[in-house]
Amino acid sequence: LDPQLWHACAGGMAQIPPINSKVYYFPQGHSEHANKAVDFHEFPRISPLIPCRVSSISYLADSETDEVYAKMRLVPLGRNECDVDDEGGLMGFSKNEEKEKPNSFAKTLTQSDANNGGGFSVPRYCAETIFPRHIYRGTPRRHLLTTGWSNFVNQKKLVAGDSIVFLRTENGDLCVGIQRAKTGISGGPEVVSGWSTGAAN
Amino acid sequence: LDPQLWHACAGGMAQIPPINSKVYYFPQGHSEHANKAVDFHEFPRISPLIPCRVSSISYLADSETDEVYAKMRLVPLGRNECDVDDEGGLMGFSKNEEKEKPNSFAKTLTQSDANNGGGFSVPRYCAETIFPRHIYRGTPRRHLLTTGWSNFVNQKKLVAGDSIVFLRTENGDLCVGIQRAKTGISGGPEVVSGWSTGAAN
DNA sequence: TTGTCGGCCGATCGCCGACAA
DNA sequence: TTGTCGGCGATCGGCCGACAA
Repeated sequence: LDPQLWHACAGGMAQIPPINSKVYYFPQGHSEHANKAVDFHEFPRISPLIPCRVSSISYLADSETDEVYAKMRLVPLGRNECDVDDEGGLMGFSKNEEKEKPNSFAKTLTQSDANNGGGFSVPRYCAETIFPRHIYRGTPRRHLLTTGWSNFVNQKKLVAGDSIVFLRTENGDLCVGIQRAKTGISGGPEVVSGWSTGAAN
Repeated sequence: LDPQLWHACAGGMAQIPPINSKVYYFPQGHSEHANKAVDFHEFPRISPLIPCRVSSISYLADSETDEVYAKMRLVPLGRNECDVDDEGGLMGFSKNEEKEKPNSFAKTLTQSDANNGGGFSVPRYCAETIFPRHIYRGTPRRHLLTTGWSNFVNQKKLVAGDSIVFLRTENGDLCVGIQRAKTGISGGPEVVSGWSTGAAN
Protein backbone atom coordinates (compact mmCIF):
# COMPACT_ATOMS: atom_id res chain seq x y z
CA LEU A 1 0.00 0.00 0.00
CA ASP A 2 1.13 3.54 -0.63
CA PRO A 3 2.43 4.79 2.76
CA GLN A 4 0.82 8.19 2.29
CA LEU A 5 -2.58 6.66 1.65
CA TRP A 6 -2.05 4.28 4.54
CA HIS A 7 -1.35 7.14 6.95
CA ALA A 8 -4.30 9.11 5.61
CA CYS A 9 -6.58 6.16 6.36
CA ALA A 10 -5.03 5.28 9.69
CA GLY A 11 -5.20 8.84 10.96
CA GLY A 12 -2.73 10.84 12.99
CA MET A 13 -3.02 8.61 16.03
CA ALA A 14 -1.24 5.79 14.25
CA GLN A 15 2.47 6.50 14.42
CA ILE A 16 4.88 4.07 12.86
CA PRO A 17 8.56 4.00 13.76
CA PRO A 18 10.97 4.43 10.83
CA ILE A 19 12.91 1.46 9.54
CA ASN A 20 16.10 0.67 11.46
CA SER A 21 14.95 2.66 14.48
CA LYS A 22 15.21 1.03 17.87
CA VAL A 23 12.08 0.19 19.81
CA TYR A 24 10.99 -1.83 22.80
CA TYR A 25 8.99 -4.97 22.13
CA PHE A 26 6.51 -5.90 24.89
CA PRO A 27 5.69 -9.63 24.60
CA GLN A 28 2.81 -9.45 27.06
CA GLY A 29 1.22 -6.43 25.39
CA HIS A 30 1.51 -8.15 22.04
CA SER A 31 0.03 -11.33 23.44
CA GLU A 32 -2.93 -9.48 24.93
CA HIS A 33 -3.81 -8.13 21.50
CA ALA A 34 -3.57 -11.56 19.92
CA ASN A 35 -6.37 -14.08 19.83
CA LYS A 36 -5.19 -15.94 22.89
CA ALA A 37 -3.33 -14.16 25.62
CA VAL A 38 -0.32 -16.08 26.84
CA ASP A 39 0.19 -16.55 30.55
CA PHE A 40 3.69 -15.21 31.00
CA HIS A 41 3.95 -16.48 34.55
CA GLU A 42 4.83 -19.76 32.93
CA PHE A 43 7.82 -18.08 31.25
CA PRO A 44 9.57 -16.14 34.00
CA ARG A 45 12.75 -15.96 31.95
CA ILE A 46 11.17 -13.82 29.22
CA SER A 47 11.98 -10.18 29.75
CA PRO A 48 8.89 -7.93 29.89
CA LEU A 49 10.48 -5.58 27.37
CA ILE A 50 12.98 -6.46 24.68
CA PRO A 51 15.05 -3.85 22.80
CA CYS A 52 14.65 -4.40 19.10
CA ARG A 53 15.51 -2.91 15.75
CA VAL A 54 12.73 -2.40 13.18
CA SER A 55 14.00 -4.36 10.20
CA SER A 56 11.00 -4.01 7.89
CA ILE A 57 7.53 -2.47 7.70
CA SER A 58 4.65 -3.48 5.47
CA TYR A 59 1.72 -1.14 5.00
CA LEU A 60 -1.27 -3.35 4.36
CA ALA A 61 -5.04 -3.34 4.17
CA ASP A 62 -7.44 -6.16 4.92
CA SER A 63 -8.59 -7.61 1.63
CA GLU A 64 -12.16 -7.91 2.89
CA THR A 65 -12.80 -4.89 5.05
CA ASP A 66 -10.12 -2.59 3.55
CA GLU A 67 -9.09 -1.66 7.07
CA VAL A 68 -5.44 -0.68 7.19
CA TYR A 69 -2.88 -2.35 9.40
CA ALA A 70 0.89 -2.62 9.48
CA LYS A 71 3.24 -5.55 9.78
CA MET A 72 6.61 -4.89 11.38
CA ARG A 73 9.55 -7.22 11.70
CA LEU A 74 11.60 -6.73 14.85
CA VAL A 75 15.11 -8.05 15.37
CA PRO A 76 16.24 -8.28 19.01
CA LEU A 77 19.38 -6.26 19.74
CA GLY A 78 22.55 -7.72 21.22
CA ARG A 79 23.74 -6.46 24.60
CA ASN A 80 26.28 -4.09 23.14
CA GLU A 81 23.80 -2.58 20.68
CA CYS A 82 21.39 -1.43 23.33
CA ASP A 83 22.89 2.00 23.93
CA VAL A 84 19.96 4.31 24.51
CA ASP A 85 21.78 7.38 23.27
CA ASP A 86 22.53 5.70 19.99
CA GLU A 87 21.21 7.73 17.06
CA GLY A 88 18.19 9.24 18.69
CA GLY A 89 17.68 6.55 21.22
CA LEU A 90 14.95 4.05 21.81
CA MET A 91 11.29 4.96 21.36
CA GLY A 92 12.06 7.95 19.18
CA PHE A 93 9.57 8.22 16.35
CA SER A 94 10.59 10.40 13.47
CA LYS A 95 7.79 12.75 12.60
CA ASN A 96 8.92 13.51 9.12
CA GLU A 97 5.67 12.11 7.71
CA GLU A 98 3.85 15.15 8.97
CA LYS A 99 6.23 17.60 7.35
CA GLU A 100 5.14 16.94 3.82
CA LYS A 101 1.53 18.05 3.54
CA PRO A 102 -0.07 15.49 1.25
CA ASN A 103 -2.91 16.37 -1.08
CA SER A 104 -5.50 14.39 0.82
CA PHE A 105 -8.96 14.93 2.15
CA ALA A 106 -11.19 12.93 4.48
CA LYS A 107 -14.91 13.21 5.07
CA THR A 108 -17.25 11.33 7.34
CA LEU A 109 -20.21 10.07 5.33
CA THR A 110 -23.54 11.72 6.13
CA GLN A 111 -26.87 9.95 6.04
CA SER A 112 -27.48 11.40 2.60
CA ASP A 113 -24.09 10.25 1.38
CA ALA A 114 -24.69 6.69 2.49
CA ASN A 115 -28.29 6.50 1.31
CA ASN A 116 -28.53 4.06 -1.51
CA GLY A 117 -30.67 6.50 -3.45
CA GLY A 118 -28.25 9.35 -3.83
CA GLY A 119 -24.80 10.70 -4.49
CA PHE A 120 -21.89 11.98 -2.49
CA SER A 121 -21.71 15.64 -1.54
CA VAL A 122 -18.12 16.71 -2.06
CA PRO A 123 -16.80 19.45 0.25
CA ARG A 124 -15.53 22.45 -1.62
CA TYR A 125 -11.89 22.16 -0.60
CA CYS A 126 -11.78 18.55 -1.66
CA ALA A 127 -13.47 19.33 -4.97
CA GLU A 128 -11.03 22.10 -5.78
CA THR A 129 -7.80 20.41 -4.78
CA ILE A 130 -8.24 16.67 -5.20
CA PHE A 131 -10.97 15.86 -7.64
CA PRO A 132 -10.51 15.61 -11.36
CA ARG A 133 -14.14 15.66 -12.43
CA HIS A 134 -17.49 15.73 -10.71
CA ILE A 135 -21.04 17.04 -11.10
CA TYR A 136 -21.72 20.68 -10.19
CA ARG A 137 -25.42 21.38 -9.96
CA GLY A 138 -28.38 22.39 -7.78
CA THR A 139 -29.45 25.74 -6.43
CA PRO A 140 -27.29 26.84 -4.90
CA ARG A 141 -24.63 24.96 -6.83
CA ARG A 142 -22.71 22.24 -5.06
CA HIS A 143 -20.14 19.59 -5.92
CA LEU A 144 -21.44 16.07 -6.20
CA LEU A 145 -20.36 12.56 -7.10
CA THR A 146 -23.28 10.73 -8.67
CA THR A 147 -22.86 7.87 -11.12
CA GLY A 148 -20.92 5.00 -9.65
CA TRP A 149 -21.04 6.25 -6.09
CA SER A 150 -23.90 3.96 -5.09
CA ASN A 151 -22.06 0.95 -6.43
CA PHE A 152 -19.04 1.90 -4.36
CA VAL A 153 -21.13 2.31 -1.21
CA ASN A 154 -22.80 -1.04 -1.72
CA GLN A 155 -19.65 -2.91 -2.61
CA LYS A 156 -17.76 -1.60 0.38
CA LYS A 157 -20.84 -1.82 2.60
CA LEU A 158 -20.35 1.75 3.77
CA VAL A 159 -22.76 3.30 6.24
CA ALA A 160 -23.29 6.78 7.61
CA GLY A 161 -20.47 7.53 9.99
CA ASP A 162 -17.79 5.77 7.98
CA SER A 163 -15.12 8.00 6.49
CA ILE A 164 -13.68 8.22 3.03
CA VAL A 165 -10.21 9.46 2.15
CA PHE A 166 -9.17 10.95 -1.16
CA LEU A 167 -5.49 11.34 -1.85
CA ARG A 168 -3.66 12.78 -4.84
CA THR A 169 -0.19 11.27 -5.03
CA GLU A 170 2.87 13.11 -6.29
CA ASN A 171 2.69 11.46 -9.69
CA GLY A 172 -0.92 12.49 -10.11
CA ASP A 173 -2.69 9.27 -9.23
CA LEU A 174 -5.94 9.51 -7.30
CA CYS A 175 -6.22 7.07 -4.41
CA VAL A 176 -9.28 6.30 -2.34
CA GLY A 177 -9.36 4.79 1.13
CA ILE A 178 -12.02 4.13 3.71
CA GLN A 179 -12.19 4.11 7.46
CA ARG A 180 -15.09 2.39 9.16
CA ALA A 181 -16.91 3.82 12.15
CA LYS A 182 -17.32 0.41 13.76
CA THR A 183 -13.72 -0.57 14.13
CA GLY A 184 -13.20 -4.29 14.24
CA ILE A 185 -10.96 -3.79 17.28
CA SER A 186 -7.61 -5.56 17.33
CA GLY A 187 -4.99 -4.44 14.87
CA GLY A 188 -5.53 -6.12 11.57
CA PRO A 189 -7.34 -9.26 10.46
CA GLU A 190 -5.84 -11.87 12.69
CA VAL A 191 -2.76 -11.24 14.74
CA VAL A 192 -0.52 -13.79 13.15
CA SER A 193 2.80 -13.45 14.84
CA GLY A 194 5.48 -16.03 15.10
CA TRP A 195 5.00 -17.26 18.62
CA SER A 196 5.84 -20.76 17.60
CA THR A 197 8.83 -20.21 15.37
CA GLY A 198 11.07 -17.19 15.42
CA ALA A 199 10.11 -15.40 18.60
CA ALA A 200 12.96 -16.81 20.61
CA ASN A 201 15.71 -15.66 18.26
CA LEU B 1 -28.33 -31.87 10.55
CA ASP B 2 -31.21 -34.27 10.08
CA PRO B 3 -29.63 -37.49 8.74
CA GLN B 4 -32.44 -38.01 6.25
CA LEU B 5 -31.99 -34.53 4.79
CA TRP B 6 -28.26 -35.04 4.80
CA HIS B 7 -28.54 -38.24 2.78
CA ALA B 8 -31.02 -36.64 0.40
CA CYS B 9 -28.53 -33.86 -0.30
CA ALA B 10 -25.48 -36.08 -0.46
CA GLY B 11 -27.09 -38.52 -2.86
CA GLY B 12 -26.93 -42.27 -2.99
CA MET B 13 -23.22 -42.33 -3.75
CA ALA B 14 -22.39 -41.16 -0.25
CA GLN B 15 -22.59 -44.17 2.04
CA ILE B 16 -21.84 -43.70 5.70
CA PRO B 17 -20.96 -46.63 7.95
CA PRO B 18 -23.17 -47.03 11.02
CA ILE B 19 -21.87 -46.11 14.44
CA ASN B 20 -19.76 -48.81 16.14
CA SER B 21 -19.13 -50.57 12.86
CA LYS B 22 -15.57 -51.54 12.02
CA VAL B 23 -13.79 -49.92 9.12
CA TYR B 24 -10.31 -49.56 7.70
CA TYR B 25 -8.69 -46.16 8.00
CA PHE B 26 -6.24 -45.31 5.19
CA PRO B 27 -3.84 -42.63 6.40
CA GLN B 28 -2.40 -41.94 2.96
CA GLY B 29 -5.79 -41.67 1.28
CA HIS B 30 -6.92 -39.30 4.00
CA SER B 31 -3.78 -37.24 3.64
CA GLU B 32 -4.19 -36.97 -0.12
CA HIS B 33 -7.60 -35.40 0.38
CA ALA B 34 -6.26 -32.95 2.92
CA ASN B 35 -4.71 -29.62 2.06
CA LYS B 36 -1.17 -30.92 2.18
CA ALA B 37 -0.42 -34.50 1.35
CA VAL B 38 1.99 -36.12 3.76
CA ASP B 39 4.95 -38.04 2.40
CA PHE B 40 4.53 -41.37 4.12
CA HIS B 41 7.94 -42.60 3.04
CA GLU B 42 9.19 -40.65 6.00
CA PHE B 43 7.01 -42.75 8.29
CA PRO B 44 7.64 -46.37 7.28
CA ARG B 45 6.24 -47.60 10.58
CA ILE B 46 2.72 -46.34 9.91
CA SER B 47 0.54 -49.10 8.60
CA PRO B 48 -1.15 -48.31 5.26
CA LEU B 49 -4.50 -49.43 6.66
CA ILE B 50 -5.61 -49.33 10.26
CA PRO B 51 -8.64 -51.22 11.58
CA CYS B 52 -10.89 -48.82 13.45
CA ARG B 53 -14.26 -48.56 15.11
CA VAL B 54 -16.58 -45.68 14.17
CA SER B 55 -17.22 -44.03 17.51
CA SER B 56 -19.27 -41.05 16.36
CA ILE B 57 -20.68 -39.43 13.22
CA SER B 58 -21.72 -35.82 12.73
CA TYR B 59 -23.88 -34.89 9.77
CA LEU B 60 -22.93 -31.31 8.93
CA ALA B 61 -23.29 -28.65 6.25
CA ASP B 62 -20.91 -25.86 5.42
CA SER B 63 -22.28 -22.66 6.91
CA GLU B 64 -21.37 -20.69 3.82
CA THR B 65 -22.02 -22.95 0.86
CA ASP B 66 -24.54 -25.31 2.53
CA GLU B 67 -22.65 -28.24 1.08
CA VAL B 68 -23.05 -31.31 3.22
CA TYR B 69 -20.17 -33.24 4.71
CA ALA B 70 -19.71 -35.69 7.53
CA LYS B 71 -17.30 -35.85 10.42
CA MET B 72 -16.41 -39.29 11.75
CA ARG B 73 -14.38 -40.17 14.78
CA LEU B 74 -12.38 -43.40 14.44
CA VAL B 75 -10.89 -45.34 17.32
CA PRO B 76 -8.12 -47.77 16.39
CA LEU B 77 -8.82 -51.35 17.38
CA GLY B 78 -6.58 -53.44 19.55
CA ARG B 79 -5.03 -56.61 18.10
CA ASN B 80 -7.57 -58.95 19.62
CA GLU B 81 -10.53 -56.88 18.42
CA CYS B 82 -9.62 -57.16 14.78
CA ASP B 83 -11.60 -60.28 14.02
CA VAL B 84 -13.00 -59.82 10.55
CA ASP B 85 -15.98 -62.08 11.13
CA ASP B 86 -17.04 -60.08 14.13
CA GLU B 87 -20.62 -58.82 13.74
CA GLY B 88 -20.70 -58.38 9.99
CA GLY B 89 -17.03 -57.80 9.57
CA LEU B 90 -14.99 -54.87 8.42
CA MET B 91 -16.12 -52.68 5.56
CA GLY B 92 -19.73 -53.81 5.82
CA PHE B 93 -22.08 -50.88 5.38
CA SER B 94 -25.60 -51.32 6.61
CA LYS B 95 -28.02 -50.24 3.92
CA ASN B 96 -30.96 -49.70 6.16
CA GLU B 97 -31.15 -46.06 5.11
CA GLU B 98 -32.56 -47.11 1.77
CA LYS B 99 -35.26 -49.29 3.27
CA GLU B 100 -37.34 -46.47 4.59
CA LYS B 101 -38.52 -44.46 1.59
CA PRO B 102 -38.44 -40.88 2.79
CA ASN B 103 -40.83 -38.29 1.49
CA SER B 104 -38.21 -36.36 -0.43
CA PHE B 105 -37.81 -34.98 -3.89
CA ALA B 106 -34.87 -33.52 -5.78
CA LYS B 107 -34.82 -31.45 -8.93
CA THR B 108 -32.00 -29.94 -10.91
CA LEU B 109 -32.69 -26.27 -11.51
CA THR B 110 -33.44 -25.30 -15.09
CA GLN B 111 -32.42 -22.02 -16.67
CA SER B 112 -35.92 -20.71 -16.06
CA ASP B 113 -35.83 -21.77 -12.44
CA ALA B 114 -32.56 -19.97 -11.81
CA ASN B 115 -33.44 -16.83 -13.76
CA ASN B 116 -33.80 -13.96 -11.37
CA GLY B 117 -36.98 -12.92 -13.15
CA GLY B 118 -39.12 -15.90 -12.43
CA GLY B 119 -40.33 -18.65 -10.19
CA PHE B 120 -39.67 -22.31 -9.68
CA SER B 121 -41.54 -24.89 -11.71
CA VAL B 122 -42.50 -27.66 -9.32
CA PRO B 123 -42.71 -31.17 -10.77
CA ARG B 124 -46.10 -32.75 -10.27
CA TYR B 125 -45.00 -35.57 -7.97
CA CYS B 126 -43.19 -33.14 -5.71
CA ALA B 127 -46.18 -30.81 -5.64
CA GLU B 128 -48.59 -33.56 -4.71
CA THR B 129 -46.52 -35.32 -2.08
CA ILE B 130 -44.23 -32.79 -0.47
CA PHE B 131 -45.50 -29.27 -0.86
CA PRO B 132 -47.94 -27.61 1.46
CA ARG B 133 -48.93 -24.66 -0.72
CA HIS B 134 -47.92 -23.27 -4.06
CA ILE B 135 -49.32 -21.42 -7.07
CA TYR B 136 -51.21 -23.39 -9.70
CA ARG B 137 -51.74 -21.38 -12.86
CA GLY B 138 -51.03 -20.99 -16.58
CA THR B 139 -52.45 -22.73 -19.59
CA PRO B 140 -52.05 -25.56 -19.28
CA ARG B 141 -51.97 -25.38 -15.49
CA ARG B 142 -48.73 -26.08 -13.72
CA HIS B 143 -47.35 -25.95 -10.19
CA LEU B 144 -45.13 -23.00 -9.38
CA LEU B 145 -43.29 -21.40 -6.52
CA THR B 146 -43.25 -17.64 -7.04
CA THR B 147 -42.98 -15.16 -4.18
CA GLY B 148 -39.84 -15.66 -2.16
CA TRP B 149 -38.18 -18.00 -4.62
CA SER B 150 -36.01 -15.29 -6.17
CA ASN B 151 -34.74 -14.24 -2.78
CA PHE B 152 -33.79 -17.82 -2.03
CA VAL B 153 -31.96 -18.17 -5.34
CA ASN B 154 -30.05 -14.94 -4.79
CA GLN B 155 -29.19 -15.63 -1.15
CA LYS B 156 -27.91 -19.11 -1.88
CA LYS B 157 -26.33 -17.99 -5.16
CA LEU B 158 -27.97 -20.85 -7.02
CA VAL B 159 -27.43 -21.26 -10.74
CA ALA B 160 -28.90 -23.48 -13.41
CA GLY B 161 -27.62 -26.99 -12.89
CA ASP B 162 -27.66 -26.85 -9.10
CA SER B 163 -30.16 -29.14 -7.44
CA ILE B 164 -32.71 -28.55 -4.73
CA VAL B 165 -34.04 -31.15 -2.33
CA PHE B 166 -37.37 -31.03 -0.57
CA LEU B 167 -37.95 -33.40 2.30
CA ARG B 168 -40.99 -33.95 4.49
CA THR B 169 -39.88 -35.39 7.81
CA GLU B 170 -41.90 -37.85 9.84
CA ASN B 171 -43.19 -35.18 12.18
CA GLY B 172 -44.39 -33.06 9.26
CA ASP B 173 -41.59 -30.50 9.01
CA LEU B 174 -40.56 -29.41 5.55
CA CYS B 175 -36.80 -29.32 5.01
CA VAL B 176 -34.94 -27.83 2.08
CA GLY B 177 -31.42 -28.69 0.97
CA ILE B 178 -29.27 -27.76 -1.99
CA GLN B 179 -26.59 -29.49 -3.98
CA ARG B 180 -24.32 -27.40 -6.18
CA ALA B 181 -23.29 -28.40 -9.66
CA LYS B 182 -19.79 -27.02 -9.21
CA THR B 183 -18.64 -29.14 -6.35
CA GLY B 184 -15.92 -27.49 -4.35
CA ILE B 185 -14.04 -30.80 -4.54
CA SER B 186 -12.59 -32.15 -1.28
CA GLY B 187 -15.05 -33.27 1.32
CA GLY B 188 -16.21 -30.35 3.37
CA PRO B 189 -14.86 -26.89 3.98
CA GLU B 190 -11.31 -27.59 5.03
CA VAL B 191 -10.14 -31.03 5.88
CA VAL B 192 -9.30 -30.41 9.49
CA SER B 193 -8.17 -33.72 10.84
CA GLY B 194 -5.98 -34.32 13.82
CA TRP B 195 -2.67 -35.02 12.17
CA SER B 196 -0.85 -33.20 14.89
CA THR B 197 -2.63 -34.45 17.98
CA GLY B 198 -4.68 -37.61 18.21
CA ALA B 199 -3.69 -39.50 15.11
CA ALA B 200 -1.16 -41.68 16.86
CA ASN B 201 -3.52 -42.97 19.54
C1' DT C 1 -21.50 25.90 1.71
C1' DT C 2 -23.83 21.47 2.26
C1' DG C 3 -27.35 18.12 4.57
C1' DT C 4 -31.94 16.49 3.76
C1' DC C 5 -36.12 16.06 1.34
C1' DG C 6 -39.71 14.97 -2.28
C1' DG C 7 -40.28 14.41 -7.23
C1' DC C 8 -39.59 11.99 -11.21
C1' DC C 9 -37.88 8.94 -14.75
C1' DG C 10 -35.87 4.76 -16.30
C1' DA C 11 -34.25 0.00 -15.14
C1' DT C 12 -35.08 -3.96 -13.08
C1' DC C 13 -37.84 -7.43 -10.58
C1' DG C 14 -41.11 -10.58 -10.54
C1' DC C 15 -45.75 -12.52 -11.79
C1' DC C 16 -48.44 -13.78 -15.76
C1' DG C 17 -50.33 -16.69 -19.87
C1' DA C 18 -48.94 -18.44 -24.50
C1' DC C 19 -46.77 -21.85 -26.75
C1' DA C 20 -44.18 -25.97 -27.78
C1' DA C 21 -41.51 -29.92 -26.66
C1' DT D 1 -46.45 -32.22 -17.91
C1' DT D 2 -43.04 -28.54 -17.86
C1' DG D 3 -39.19 -25.45 -20.06
C1' DT D 4 -38.84 -21.05 -22.29
C1' DC D 5 -40.44 -16.77 -23.95
C1' DG D 6 -42.39 -11.96 -24.24
C1' DG D 7 -45.26 -8.71 -21.89
C1' DC D 8 -46.80 -6.01 -18.14
C1' DG D 9 -47.23 -3.64 -13.77
C1' DA D 10 -45.04 -2.58 -9.39
C1' DT D 11 -41.09 -1.51 -7.20
C1' DC D 12 -36.63 0.38 -6.68
C1' DG D 13 -32.34 2.87 -7.90
C1' DG D 14 -30.54 6.95 -8.84
C1' DC D 15 -30.37 11.87 -10.59
C1' DC D 16 -32.55 16.28 -9.97
C1' DG D 17 -33.65 21.08 -7.77
C1' DA D 18 -35.77 23.26 -3.59
C1' DC D 19 -35.01 24.63 0.77
C1' DA D 20 -32.88 25.47 5.16
C1' DA D 21 -29.24 25.23 8.46
